Amino acid sequence: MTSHKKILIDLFIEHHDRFLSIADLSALIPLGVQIDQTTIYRAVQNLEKNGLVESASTDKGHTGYVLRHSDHHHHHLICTGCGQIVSIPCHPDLWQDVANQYNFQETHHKVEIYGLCEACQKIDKHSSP
Amino acid sequence: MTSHKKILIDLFIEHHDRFLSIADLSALIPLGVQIDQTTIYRAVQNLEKNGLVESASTDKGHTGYVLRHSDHHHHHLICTGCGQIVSIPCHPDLWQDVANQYNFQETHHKVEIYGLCEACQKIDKHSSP
DNA sequence: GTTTTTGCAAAGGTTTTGCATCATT
DNA sequence: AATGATGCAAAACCTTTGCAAAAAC
Repeated sequence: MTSHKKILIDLFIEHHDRFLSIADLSALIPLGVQIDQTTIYRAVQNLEKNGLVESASTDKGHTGYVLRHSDHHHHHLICTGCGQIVSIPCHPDLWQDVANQYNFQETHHKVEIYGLCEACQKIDKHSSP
Repeated sequence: MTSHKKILIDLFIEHHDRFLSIADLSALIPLGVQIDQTTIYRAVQNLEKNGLVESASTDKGHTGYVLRHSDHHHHHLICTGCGQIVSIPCHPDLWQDVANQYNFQETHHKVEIYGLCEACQKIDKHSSP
């Protein structure tokens, strides 16, 4: 465990409710500390390999990373207003059933739901004409 | 409609059951014909804009394109063995309900199911010890 | 003849790699 | 000393853009 890696983990903990891109991480590094972009890439790959963070491709195809809080497979609700993400449980049977209907044997799946969280719905209403 | 664009559309029709990347398209262009990579990018963007093809990010985060056969929103079953894709209907209520449980207002979602098609399951069994 | 498409070259952005240096054990 | 982490530079990739030539209408 190096100090740089610790800084990155702290960033993930602090922002455990959003996807952080490499650029995000780079921008969030505290003043006075310099971490090379290459180092961030390597550290994040390392964290992902060790299961501390998980990756997902965001709305526009960019890659984001977020702290893994659970060993259980789950999906994400992503607020397109504020970027907040909420983990939601997965119901594996559902996907297996769907796949079986087409004679497929399901191995894994990707599910992401985008929308507006409660707070952003209100903001949205206020800004509407 | 130009001859180059026609060639690309023909490729999409011929391989309507797989995701084609830009590189795939480039490789599939008939012998004797040369189409610049830039042209492929631009043509595919054009086809997507006009709703003839749709894009999706594959298993490993790469972008693939496939012919759009339906105006209805749907999802994909993707065989990790042979690459075959099968479109499956979407049940929008399901996602809205899930989102509502967390006080989210669903706007859109991404669902992709990976597995083995019937044929590849058999191959898989044969090759197993 | 006007508009659109094409190829080429170049640039932009993101991610990876090689290598020498530095830190940690 | 040995291993792993870091910074720097460069490369590899993928995608986009500018511009002049070619093709389509």
